[in-house]
Amino acid sequence: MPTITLPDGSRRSYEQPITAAQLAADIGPGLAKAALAARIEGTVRDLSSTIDRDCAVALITPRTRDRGVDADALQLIRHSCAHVMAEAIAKLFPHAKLVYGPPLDTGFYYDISFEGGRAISTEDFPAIEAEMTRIIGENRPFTRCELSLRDGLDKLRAEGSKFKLDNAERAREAGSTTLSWYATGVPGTNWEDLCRGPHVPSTGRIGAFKVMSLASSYWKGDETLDRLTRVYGTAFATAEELAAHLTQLDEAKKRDHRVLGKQLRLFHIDEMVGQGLILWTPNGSIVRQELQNFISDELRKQGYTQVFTPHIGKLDLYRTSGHFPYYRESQYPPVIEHEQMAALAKEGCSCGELANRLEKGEIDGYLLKPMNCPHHIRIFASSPHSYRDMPVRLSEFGTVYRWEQSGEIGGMTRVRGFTQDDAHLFCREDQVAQELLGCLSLVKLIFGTLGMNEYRVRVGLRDSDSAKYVGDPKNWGKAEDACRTAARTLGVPFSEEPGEAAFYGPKIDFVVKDVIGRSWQLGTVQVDYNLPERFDLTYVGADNQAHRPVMIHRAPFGSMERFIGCLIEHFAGAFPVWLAPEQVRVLPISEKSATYARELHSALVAAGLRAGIDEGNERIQGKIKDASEMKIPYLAVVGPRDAEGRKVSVRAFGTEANLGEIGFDAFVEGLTGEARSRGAETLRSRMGT
RNA sequence: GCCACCGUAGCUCAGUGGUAGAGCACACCCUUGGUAAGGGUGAGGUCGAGGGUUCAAUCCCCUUCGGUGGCUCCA
Repeated sequence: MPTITLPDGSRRSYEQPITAAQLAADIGPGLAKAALAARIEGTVRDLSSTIDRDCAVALITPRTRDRGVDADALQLIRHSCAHVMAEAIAKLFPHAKLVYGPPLDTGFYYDISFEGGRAISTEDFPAIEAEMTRIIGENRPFTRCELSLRDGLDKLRAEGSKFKLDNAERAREAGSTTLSWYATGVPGTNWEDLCRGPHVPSTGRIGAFKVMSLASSYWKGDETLDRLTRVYGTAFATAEELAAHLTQLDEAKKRDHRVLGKQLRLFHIDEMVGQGLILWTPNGSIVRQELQNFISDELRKQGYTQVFTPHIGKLDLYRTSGHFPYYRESQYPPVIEHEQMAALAKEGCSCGELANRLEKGEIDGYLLKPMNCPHHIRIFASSPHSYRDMPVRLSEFGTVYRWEQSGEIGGMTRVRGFTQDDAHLFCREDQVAQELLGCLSLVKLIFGTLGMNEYRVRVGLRDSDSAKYVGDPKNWGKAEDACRTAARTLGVPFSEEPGEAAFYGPKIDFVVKDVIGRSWQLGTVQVDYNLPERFDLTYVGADNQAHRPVMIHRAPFGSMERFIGCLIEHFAGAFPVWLAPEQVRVLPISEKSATYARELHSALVAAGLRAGIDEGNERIQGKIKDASEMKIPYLAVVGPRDAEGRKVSVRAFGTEANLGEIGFDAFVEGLTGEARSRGAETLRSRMGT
């Protein structure tokens, strides 16, 4: 005799157990029609679930009561659509073995093995979609059936799918006592799939869908196991929402830093130069230089000193630091001197032998530096330090090289050579907390100045099971505590993630998403008790004894490449004045105003602004269009009227109309102020708009 | 590294087993026009590279380099 509490607080009592579908019908026909599933005591269940005891129930419909999209409903639709897609593929590819098909934030996928038969290709999508449309059109019910664990496993063994059997085994390990199947239609007659559910009541309730793309994956994410084909799709409650989603993807593409990088000529990647090696073109170099100037100003204020170090160092340096050979896989191979090379060739030294002898230290060579810290450590070690000099803060825009897997490289966000806005702080143990705060405030200042507020903070800790970390567990404990404490002072939520630490110490990372939803680590602050020990670094304490400093590694941008890649997307290429490669362009209405236009242009350049002038013979509309395509923040339109009044007609990027007129000198001053203040004072505020 | 797809003019992209086309950009000419494209003419390509099949390959096959989406990895 269940009494059911609904989300509005009202209660309904029933004499008999009741299904969620019946409950919906009892509340109203509209709800019965719209309901996809029920949230029973917070758990999403099929509409066919029976309610036999007192509980709280909310019926799930595509729309929430405030007409927003219900996230659970979307998951149900997508998960159900994954089944429909799998059924369609299974029909068209009888040899396909289904593995696993979960919903995602933006859609769903199904991992499928096509081993021993024709592989799927994007050309098959129309046929798959047609079959899916047919299945959905038949509006067959999703029918759940349950078997005991034993019967279920027997059934799977009989079917002979090792993948599904493995899924079931894992369900057992997770404590399930039964296994469930969902048939699209009549069990035993229609297609069915091992699945925990829940699902929408019938295939017709999947509103609009699209098969999106193909990718490969590994069974259980393990590259030593079977390679699977992952088919991605997406589904929404309505065709309008699907269309909006696809439009949004198109829009995102236009903001993609790789697209804008070409359009705005910010950087170039050249296959003749090499994969993952960024060539900074003049426009991009301006953005980078401005950002470097910005951070350099801050570093001076915070008592950093600047150093320069070479791009390579001897292998012994990296043997001591631990970079070589433990991270050999992610480094460019060592560089060997001429004579050594000649001697080795004469001996007929094999590749394997060479690697061995490099590792053992029998042959020396140089490494393209994968990190800047060893060089900075040697600078610190090059002179004695008193506790009074600490902390020593060495900063460098240091370029490092890493051998990233070819399939991972792309755009500016994952590259093989990149410049870190790096610094290493050598401090006394009692200074660690204070220094960490300084580093974090620097990161916050940068993100704040650029208006990048959508980031998450990750405290990367050691995974105690992994052998990749160097150093004493006691030191790790201290360093991890220091990171946690510092992260708490940030005033933003953070997550602790074991296994995300650097090999020498824990870290606090700032992570942002790109336009296609991938996460990238930008700024990072890392505490390190290990490298000072490996290099036997010391300073003289008040007690006249040698003490071990603690190191902090920090890079508030992370790398210039990745940061600017993300920054391009953040601004959609429309940089604020202080960063814009071309800050203002003077557009004379016609040749009649050329002299005045040139005078204005000269004045802007003399004021230190990056100003252009368009003296082409196009009409003003065309000049505005060209300048808008380059996303230039300000346009100075000057014609006879302006020349006469010694004024400038101003147009800002992204505005429909012009901002009005302003005097010649006020315009130059206003722009200079906006650039110099990095956006704190704007020309627009000066013009009163 | 793995799987799928892609690679044609500076850019965005059509196209075909018989050695190529558009728009934009570029150059020149006309036009001197007040807030997102005035008109004309012209130049520009070893169809990513190498090999194979074929009388003939940009197109089909293989290899390779590069890109994209994922997987795996990421100090």
